[in-house]
Parts: sequence; structure tokens; C-alpha cells
Amino acid sequence: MTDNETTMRKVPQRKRGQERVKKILDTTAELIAAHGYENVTTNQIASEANASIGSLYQFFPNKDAILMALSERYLEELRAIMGEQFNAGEAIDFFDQLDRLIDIFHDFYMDNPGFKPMFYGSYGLESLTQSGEEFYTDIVGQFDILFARRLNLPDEKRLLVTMVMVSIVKTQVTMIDEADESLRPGLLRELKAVIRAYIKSLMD
Amino acid sequence: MTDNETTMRKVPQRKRGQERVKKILDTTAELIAAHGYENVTTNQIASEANASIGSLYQFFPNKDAILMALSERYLEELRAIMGEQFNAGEAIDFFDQLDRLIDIFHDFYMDNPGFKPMFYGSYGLESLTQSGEEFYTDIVGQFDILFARRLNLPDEKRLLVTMVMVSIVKTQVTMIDEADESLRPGLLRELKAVIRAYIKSLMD
DNA sequence: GGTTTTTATGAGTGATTGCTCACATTCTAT
DNA sequence: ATAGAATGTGAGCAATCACTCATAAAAACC
Repeated sequence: MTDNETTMRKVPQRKRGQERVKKILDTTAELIAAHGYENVTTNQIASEANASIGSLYQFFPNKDAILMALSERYLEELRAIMGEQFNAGEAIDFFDQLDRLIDIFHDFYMDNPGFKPMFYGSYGLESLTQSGEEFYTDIVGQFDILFARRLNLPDEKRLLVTMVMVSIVKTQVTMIDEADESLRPGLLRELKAVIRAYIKSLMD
Repeated sequence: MTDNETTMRKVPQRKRGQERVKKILDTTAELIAAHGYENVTTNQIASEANASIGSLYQFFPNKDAILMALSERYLEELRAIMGEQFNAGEAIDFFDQLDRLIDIFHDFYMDNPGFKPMFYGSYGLESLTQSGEEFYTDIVGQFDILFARRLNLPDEKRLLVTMVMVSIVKTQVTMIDEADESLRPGLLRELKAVIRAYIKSLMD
């Protein structure tokens, strides 16, 4: 649900309200991508979304709630498309599957500029950090299941491996996005090579 | 030089002034580590450093300048201790050398809590980003020289390898620092294993 | 048409915060 | 001792910004 009841002051009933909320979230994503969360004002969001601040605050209790709603929208979408690839089963080659997952994450990252500042650069936002961590734990869990099937490692070690791998992919995709455009394909290829070499070294 | 003339309104002449500046930087590091840059006020810094705001602004033209001065202090120190290890020459085993460099960076990170928020989570601070990038470029350059001696790769590819490696170490050390204390030794070990596997895969 | 619910409006408020400035104190040198 | 330079002080200014509230329009229902 995009309309999380705990983060919303009022759940929009009519279509007009729902469109308002959607427009506000879209606008917030754009503005955050361009200027960073701390540098975007609620008045700016409202104005850019063709709403009055009063209207904005009818639905959102405070500024942070807007970010949280946006975060949840992103996370659900990403969880859905990654879930498909996780359930690809044993038909596909293991390493190809890893490559595909990296590609999916990378594509999502590039397609949603507002997504980036959601996990990095937002100190002191308890609830947001929490929702990001939930997602992270979820992904680690998915990979752990995958690795349990494909790698022969003691549980404890496997968890470390998974954490490091997920963390590397997450941070490197960010780094690739920030790098010069001409370098991106090469960097993405090397990222895949790193993961491949690492996982292979665990199979000997 | 800690007393960078471009970021300082006035370079402290007397010992008292120099101690003031040092105390302000130390205090800023502590406060930033605890609450994040955006959440720390200049009045708070002054008060915590047993100085008046007026005194603070006698030396620093604005809040950002404090952060920049602090950043430079960190970067010089880190550059110095890493430089030693880079110049260890061919006497030491290549992989051991990489491990040592990772350890050095990790130790520095753990010993200087104010260092972390300096590179992550500070959107919209042009000059700071720039000084961090300079440092990054410098380190990549150092590694590139090292790799040129040890690996047989075309220049273009070697640069990509170096960038990815430095970036991974940088981000993973951050991640390790944020992880639960009991996991840290394991995560650090895996980080080294990743780098080792990756570099080894390039030597075949 | 009348009533109620939902949504819209934006000037204004209160709190925060980076920073100034007029003036005071301390140190150094002659 | 005295001048001059360096450093110290903190009340208060100006600007910003998240958020409120009294009121109005729009839509839904009878």
C-alpha cells in the first residue's frame, strides 16, 4: 500500500485527493534528486506540485512523513521486480542469475533518481533508516536462501558472505551512478566480476 | 596545514588562538559524530568548546568552513599513514600489502568517529565534496601505481579495477563500522577475501 | 435544495539558527 | 607604562522554515 495509515494524517478518499498525494510524492522525488532532502522545503514541494501547503499538510503530518511514504513506494516496487528473479528457480545458471539481479538493481537505480538519497545522506531520521533496514534485511534473507541452495558453507559464514555481497552491490551501484557516464558500463562489468570471483573462491 | 588560509577568516597568531581553533575542530568532530552535521549548531559547537560564538566566527567565516578545515585535517593525517604503506616496496607480499592497507583505513575510521559523516550524508556542500574527491583521486592514483607494478593489465582496464577496488574498501569499511560489533571481525575478513579473490582472478 | 464530508487556500506564527557588531579583555613589544 | 594588535563576548538581528488555522470551495449523498 502506498497509503500507509501510520504515516498519513488522512487517507485520501476521493480521486482528487489520491492524485494530490501521488503528485506530491512524484514532485518530492524530483526535488530530492535535484537538491537533496534537507535543502527542499515543504512550501517548495507544495508549490511545485500545484498544491497549497495547507493541502499538503491535510494528508501528511510532517515533512518526514512525505519521505517515508515515498520510500515505501520505492521499496515495494523494487521488492516486486527482484522477487521475480529470485524465484527463477534452478533452471538458470547461478552466476547469470547474480548478474541479472545486479542489472535489475542498477536499472531501478538509474530509472528512479529520487531513490538514491533515500538511503544515503539522511542522518537522524529514525523511521526512514528503519524502513530501509527492513528492506535490506529482506534482501539479505532472499540471497541467503539462494546461497544455501548453491553454496556449501556453514550458516554463520554464509550470512557474512551474503551481507558483504549485498552491501557491495548496493554501494557500488550508487557509486556507478555518480561516476562519469562513459565509465559506467566498465564499472558495472567489474562489479559483476568482483562478485563472480568472490563467490567462485567460496566454492573451491 | 591545518590552518588553510582560504577557509579561515583569520589565521590564529598567538598560542591561545591556535588552541581555540584546535578545540573547536575537536569539538566539531565529536558533535558531528554524535548528531550529524546538519543537526549541530554553531552556538552548540562554541559552547561545547568553551568559546563564544563571536570567538568562533573570528576564525571561521561560516559553519561550512569549520567542516572543511576538519576534513583537511583528517585527510592529511590519513594520507600520511597510508603513504608509508604504499612505499613499503616490493619486499612485502602483494596480498599482505593490500590487507595492511585495508586494516589501516579501517583502524583510522574506527579511531575517528567524526570522519565518517565527512564523506557521506552531506549533500550540497560543493567545496567539501571537492576536497573528498581530491583525496579519492589521490588514493586511486597510488593504487594505480601499485597495480601497474604487480598486475599485467591494459591501462584502461587497470583504472577501472582500481576505482572499483578503492570504492569497495571505502564503502565496506563504513558498513562494517555501522554493523553490530560482534560481526565486525568477520565482515572485515570477508572484505579482504573479496579483494583477494578479485585481484587473483585478474592474474590468470 | 440542503446537509455533510472531503479537499483547498495561504497569510501568519513560533521556533530555530547562522552570523554580526559594538565593545571588552588579554597579550606583545617598545 | 602605553600603544597597538590579537582575541573574547553575547545580546540580538535577519532570514528561513515547518506547520497551523480560520475559512472557503467542491463533491457526494439525501
